[in-house]
Amino acid sequence: MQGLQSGEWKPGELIPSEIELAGRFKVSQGTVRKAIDEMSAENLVVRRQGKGTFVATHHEARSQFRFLRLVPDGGVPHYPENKIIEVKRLRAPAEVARLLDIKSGDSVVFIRRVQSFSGVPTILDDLWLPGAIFKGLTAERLNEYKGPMYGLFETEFGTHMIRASEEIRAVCADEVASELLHVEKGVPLLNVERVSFTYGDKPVELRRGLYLTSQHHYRNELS
Amino acid sequence: MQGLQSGEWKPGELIPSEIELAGRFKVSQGTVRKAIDEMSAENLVVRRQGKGTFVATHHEARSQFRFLRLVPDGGVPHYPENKIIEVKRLRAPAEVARLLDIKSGDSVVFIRRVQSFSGVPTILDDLWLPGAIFKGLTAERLNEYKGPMYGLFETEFGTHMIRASEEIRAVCADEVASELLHVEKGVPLLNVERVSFTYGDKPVELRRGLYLTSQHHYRNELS
DNA sequence: AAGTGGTCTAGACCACTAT
DNA sequence: TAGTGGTCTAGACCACTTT
Repeated sequence: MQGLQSGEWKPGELIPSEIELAGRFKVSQGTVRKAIDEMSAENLVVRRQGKGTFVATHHEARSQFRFLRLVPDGGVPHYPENKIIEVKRLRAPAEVARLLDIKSGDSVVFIRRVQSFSGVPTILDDLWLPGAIFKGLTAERLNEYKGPMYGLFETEFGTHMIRASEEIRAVCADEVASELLHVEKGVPLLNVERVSFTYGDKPVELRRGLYLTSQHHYRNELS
Repeated sequence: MQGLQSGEWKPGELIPSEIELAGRFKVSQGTVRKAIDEMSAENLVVRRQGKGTFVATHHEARSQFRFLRLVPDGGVPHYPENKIIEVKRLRAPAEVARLLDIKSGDSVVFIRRVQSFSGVPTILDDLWLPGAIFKGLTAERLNEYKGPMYGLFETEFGTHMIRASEEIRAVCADEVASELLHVEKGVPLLNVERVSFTYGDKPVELRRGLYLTSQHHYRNELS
């Protein structure tokens, strides 16, 4: 039943009504409803009463903070400014290839960027993306684009992230981090290694973030 | 509909069947099913086909790792050994009182403990618990008890944790941490501040953990 | 065999959105 | 007013567990 997802309709698109899907698959409306409810719980789809059901997209206010967990101490979450430091092509090292499920030596796009809150550099991200999917990704396009990178990935490269797995450690700022985040070497930072997945649980992004947590924290709800 | 939770039946207990609840509340079985499905999604209740629906408890294998996110690098999660360092009563400082939603100066139980994986001290926890709820909690009872602390809290004090909110930062090991975790002063540690809630979103535990992440990491699934 | 949750049906009525 | 999702009904059959 869920096999129809991811391919048939694009993010943001309206999918057929429950009644129509029920007819198409020869099941009752209740069964369609249950299937859609499950997809909605997984954030694959968004329901709007009176309007219809839409394929989830990263171009929505409610999606903005789904993958950004760093919030200011005692303040309201807001989106950081973005500065691209470097974009280049390289051959995937063994570890990167393993996590992205590609072959060692395959082309990958490497991106380094710094994100700032109210002008204060706070996040240093290194990203590795499979070159085969992200053809033609340049620093210019990344700089032009406003808002979360996942919006660009979705619109320009047809790759919608549906989930991610993170490993968090505490580390000391190295040379690079100290320079880009304007802190002393040795300052403790959150090291967040993320692998993001698109439809079919296919890994399509490896990201290693260094978060400065003197005025922000990583928020997590356990339930 | 969900108002019947938390009070009428104890953790681990079997609740009435869907059909009986449907009769009791004059609704259809489908409506009861939906309500129970929602409670099941919130981990308030566990469904077992052919047996019935049970109030969730921390005395289950599947609950063990719900609130323990630190896992060994490249290994299988397992439960750490527990060593109680200190248990004492004190008057709640303003900040603790605020987070626990009690009055400043009210009695709280303070616990300090170290958790080790395969003999390696890895987690230093400081806990603050409302004295009014955790009467008679002693180091002996904590040391006798095997398994997750939340199991003891549930059985001995009738307090079942249903969710928690964590704030994570990177810090340097201070004097106390370096001594108890057997690391040098200044080593980077994960600082995890947790507030746990019981039924009715009532805060009942404040916990500040320092995690050594040289051989473990905090795992988080974003979805 | 009896009782449980798991899935599904075919229909009803309501709340919301558009035209 | 018509179409959408949101909620509910009353019943069916299945898979699993216990006696």
